[in-house]
Order: sequence, then structure tokens, then C-alpha cells
Amino acid sequence: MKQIKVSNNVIRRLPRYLRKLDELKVAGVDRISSGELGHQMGLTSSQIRQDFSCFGEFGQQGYGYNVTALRGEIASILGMNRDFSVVLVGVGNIGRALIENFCFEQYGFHLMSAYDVRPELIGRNIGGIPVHDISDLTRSLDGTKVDVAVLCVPKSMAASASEDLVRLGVHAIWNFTNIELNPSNPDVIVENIHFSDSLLAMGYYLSENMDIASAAAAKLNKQE
Amino acid sequence: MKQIKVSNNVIRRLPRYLRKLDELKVAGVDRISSGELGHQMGLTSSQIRQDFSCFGEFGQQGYGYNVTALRGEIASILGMNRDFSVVLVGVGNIGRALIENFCFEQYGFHLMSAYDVRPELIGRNIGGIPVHDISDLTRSLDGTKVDVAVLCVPKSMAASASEDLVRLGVHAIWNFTNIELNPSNPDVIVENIHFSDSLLAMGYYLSENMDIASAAAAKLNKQE
DNA sequence: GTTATATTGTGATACAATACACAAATGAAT
DNA sequence: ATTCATTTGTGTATTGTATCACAATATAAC
Repeated sequence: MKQIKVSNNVIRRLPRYLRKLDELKVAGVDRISSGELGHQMGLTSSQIRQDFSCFGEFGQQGYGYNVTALRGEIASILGMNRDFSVVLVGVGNIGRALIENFCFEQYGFHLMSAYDVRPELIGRNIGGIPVHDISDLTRSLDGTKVDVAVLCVPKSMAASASEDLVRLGVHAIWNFTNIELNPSNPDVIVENIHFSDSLLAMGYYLSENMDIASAAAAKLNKQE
Repeated sequence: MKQIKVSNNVIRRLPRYLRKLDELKVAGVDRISSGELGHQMGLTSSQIRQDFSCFGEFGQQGYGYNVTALRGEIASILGMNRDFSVVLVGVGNIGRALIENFCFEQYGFHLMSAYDVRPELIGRNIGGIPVHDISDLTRSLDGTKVDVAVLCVPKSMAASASEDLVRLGVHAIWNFTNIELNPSNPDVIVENIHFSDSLLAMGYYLSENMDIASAAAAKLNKQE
């Protein structure tokens, strides 16, 4: 094991390993080699072994990896057994979708409460989660520490809401707004879900494909 | 200009440049140097110049980049002027949130129609978009080509819905389901939004921070 | 017009990530 | 028990990415 400093690339692959291992478990597979795992995931076996070796020795020579054990190791590396506390700010369409559909518990996160400015939402209960007045953020928590804030407010309120949360002492912000947050406290972790960035990157690949296709068509025309 | 093969890293930065340039435009900035842009985005000036140089020469020595012109170049590279046609499959919470809140038009995509299996949704009109029966997918389109499908169905239906879309001839799938799609046609572009992967990566960084904090606390205790 | 200052585009260089290759170790077969 | 077939973990080579450094060229000042 090295454990000097694990690169972002490795970290971003860990959740994918987790998903694959869960899938294998469901399929009744109880052991797998790096070769087979790589084949199924479109990675090389050596990359997989290198990735895991950042954190320990989880395999056995001549045998491979025990699916359940490896799954447990990765879950632990990702902090899934830490029970992080979560609040959600901004109960619009996307906020509500997360409250009602996203299974925070499954990933070791515990959604405690939601916040909004709209009077018609405050006091209600959505998907089992109480919605409070956002200006009551500090008071309503009554000293309970908050690890993570999910930020789903409109773009125009994002910066100020983010600062409120930083002042409250959250350790991380899961940012669904379409701006780049720059928290005054640089220790606060910001994890972005930028729909538009994803769509635009897809637009690039689409354009590229179409250019290739049209170039091929032009070439074909010329040959005739 | 090189234009051999642009790396994914560069492509994933392009939407961020676009957002920053839009922001600068709103702020009334009409020219910017790579140094200043890098400073504001947390990148080095040389990386920015290298990135842009993949696609052409957009700057001027001694002057910098014209914000509007550069914005236009990047928009064009990302295919924002191509008017890709889009259908959305699965009008659950997340699908509805996208229909009602996500501005496809702004990014050069045109959402035409939505599909679901639930009879209570079929025939309705949500956010100006008609919801059809998913089994009518081919017929209802009546030969109109579809570039992109947004996939928001439940996990259990994801694989089969994906194959239906591939058979229909879509060029890309914007995948909001929590599985890895493996389209039978390898030319189909898959762009994933995996909420859980993002949250779990954040969990890793959180754990890391807390380990550092508790290690520091332990050290402090020992010193006393 | 000439000079000083700013800033790009790019070749060279340093650094990071991935793939290769093999010794060490295990399980299965005889 | 011994051999053979696997498969890991890791040192090394290769490839890919980011930074450095500077010639080339523009603007701005006088």
C-alpha cells in the first residue's frame, strides 16, 4: 500500500466500483478477478489493481477479490458508515425530487430537514421531511451539527444562501445551482452537479460525431 | 492550432469557460487576458491558452481575448447553434423537474415531447410539453429525427428503455438513471448524471477532512 | 514614429496517470 | 506432495496532461 495522496481520478472511480460490486452481489457472484472486473467495466486489470492498492490489499493471489469484502472496503473508504447529517435548502422542483426520490440513507447520509423562503411551503412536511423557514436555519437546528447542505435554490439566491450555510458551519455543499460557489471558508467542500455542463459536453461529442459523419458522406460523394 | 485529438479534460472545461464568459458579459467586461481569467477560475494562464489553442487562435497578443467573440467560439465548439432535437422518457419527479426548470433552448437543444407508461400522465401537457405513451414512441414522432433522449425512468426499466431508444436511432442518451448503460450500438453517446457517484465522492472528501481534523486533535491531546 | 508594456501561441519540460511485466503466492488437479 | 494454472501487488516503462519560458506581435504612451 502506498497511501501518499490519492488522485481525484481514482476517487471518482470508486463509486463506479461500488455500483458494479452491488450488481455482482445481486447476480450471486461472490468472487471476481481484476481481469474480469476490468472487462465488465471497460478498464484494464492493472488500473483496477493500482486503484485498490491505494487503500490496502483487498485481493488474494490466484483467487481474486471477494465481492462482498471488497464492496465493504470501498463503502468504508467512501465514508458510507459515518452517517453524515444533511439539510436541504430550496424545495423547488429539483429539491423536492431529491427529497422524495433520492435515497440518502442508502449512501450513509441522513436528511434531517429542508428549508425554503416560500410561506406556502414552510411548516409543511414533504416526503417525511419537515420544511422550515430558511431564516430559522440556525435556531431550528438547535445546536445539531450539519455535515452537508444540499443547495437547490434559484441561481440568484445561491451565493447568499451558500454563505449562510458556511456561517452555520457545514463541512460540504452539494451544489445543484448553475453557478460556481466560492465559499469564504476554503475548507468547505463543494461538490457540483452542473446539468448544463454535462449537456454541453454531450453537445460537443454529438457535433464531433456529426462532423465525422458528414465528412464521410462528402468523401463518398466525391468518389462517385 | 493543433486539432489532433482534444482530450476529455479540455472538453469538460469548455462549459465552465462558457459560464464564466457569460458572467463576465453580464458584468460588462468586454476583454480579458488569460492571466485574469485563470485567476478568477483557479486555473493557470498557460492552461487556458493551451485549451483554446486546440480549436484556433481566439486571442490577440498584447490585448487578450474579446469576451463576446470568445464566448461565441466556445458556444460553437459545443454545438450550441445546432438545435439538437430532444425527447424525454420518464416523467417522474426528476423528469418533470427537467421539463419545467431546465432551459434546454438556452443550450441549443429543443425538447419536443415526453413519454411515460402511466395512463394518468399520457395525453397530458406538462410545462408546454405533450406526454405520450412510451409504446407509441416511434409512431408519434412520425419520422422526425431525434438527436438526444433524456432517460429518467426507474432503474428497473432503464436497460430496456435505453435499447428502445437506440433502436429508434437516437445519437445520444442523457442518462439520469443509476445504472451504467451499455447500448448495443457503440456509436451512441452516453452522458451520465449519477447523483450517487457525486455524493459518494463528496463523502470521501468529507471523511478525509474529518480524519485530518481528528488526527490533529489527537496530536494536540498528546502534547498536553 | 518610436519605445515600452502587455499578452498570446507554442515548443520544451516537468509532472501525473496509465499500462506493462513479472516475482510471489494461492488454489486446483493429479 | 508436486505441478500447473491463476491472479495479485508493485517496480518500471509509457503515455498523457499541465506548466514553464520565450519569440512574436499587438496596444498604448509619448
